[in-house]
Amino acid sequence: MDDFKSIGTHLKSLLDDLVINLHTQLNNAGFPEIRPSHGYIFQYINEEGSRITELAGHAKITKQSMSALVYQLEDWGYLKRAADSRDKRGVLFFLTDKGISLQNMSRQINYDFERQWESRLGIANYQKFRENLQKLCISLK
Amino acid sequence: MDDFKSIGTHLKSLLDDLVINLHTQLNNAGFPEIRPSHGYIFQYINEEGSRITELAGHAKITKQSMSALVYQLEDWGYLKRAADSRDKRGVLFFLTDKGISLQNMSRQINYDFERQWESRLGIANYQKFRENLQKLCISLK
DNA sequence: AAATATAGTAAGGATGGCTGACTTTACAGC
DNA sequence: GCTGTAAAGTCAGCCATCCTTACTATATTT
Repeated sequence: MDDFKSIGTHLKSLLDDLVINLHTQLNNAGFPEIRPSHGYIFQYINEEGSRITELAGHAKITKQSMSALVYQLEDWGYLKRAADSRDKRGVLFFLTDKGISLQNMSRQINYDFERQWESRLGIANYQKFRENLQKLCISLK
Repeated sequence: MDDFKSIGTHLKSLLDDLVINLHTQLNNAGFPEIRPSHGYIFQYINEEGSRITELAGHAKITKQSMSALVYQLEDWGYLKRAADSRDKRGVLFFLTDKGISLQNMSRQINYDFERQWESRLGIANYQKFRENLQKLCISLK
């Protein structure tokens, strides 16, 4: 019945489920201002400090767009900035304690959600699915 | 090295590759005005005619958003409208010949792109991946 | 006949992207 | 040391895609 659906539709459907679950739970947990696009930052930010350009590159969006997202998170207390001692042009951003706890909570929420998928496919099958997905992404680099 | 990446990142990466490929090729083939969100319509439209509300429901966007997309495709000659004889409130939309040929081209482009993924994973493995993906979507309904 | 539901439109706002032009700083070659 | 180029960010302004709220017109149910 759903056979006519394309792979694109399936991928989008799965991704949407994940994202909606995450942000519904974050909202309920008292983080209503965090939106999907802020996820780029929590995904890619580095303990040694990350710069706008670097984050934008990973997220594949412009520096300007990334800049706006980062400044919001800074305003809300999830990030703090520091001058880059080796390059006066750059600004380094770090997660605050609040940022780290949000990052951990997000990971836990997604981890728990994946366990639901796992129980649908069975552990071995889900493992296989994960591996195949990862292979497709890596080889596409 | 990419191990830290979450499943969400992987899904998004794969989906982006597919969508970028499709729209790059459509662009080159002389359909520059078609954007990713128009895909909803080509994906879900019915031979017997589809209505705004019905399409919006499948795409999980509002009637207003779908309305705007449908009117664009109508302006560009991909869709034609007809009154619904059984319900004067409704409007039925159909693909024109131009719309059908775009739909066919899109399917072919995505089909060809999937063959690249298939050759990366091997046919049996890719088949398995496809099945698992589909299972996850169906059971989520 | 009245109440309610449904199809679609209208207006306006939030979000998430983009481009182009700009400043400041870094670096490489002469 | 100059000079030219590149790189990090910012600012301004644009567009697309979604949303909410409110509305009209038609159907349906009671």
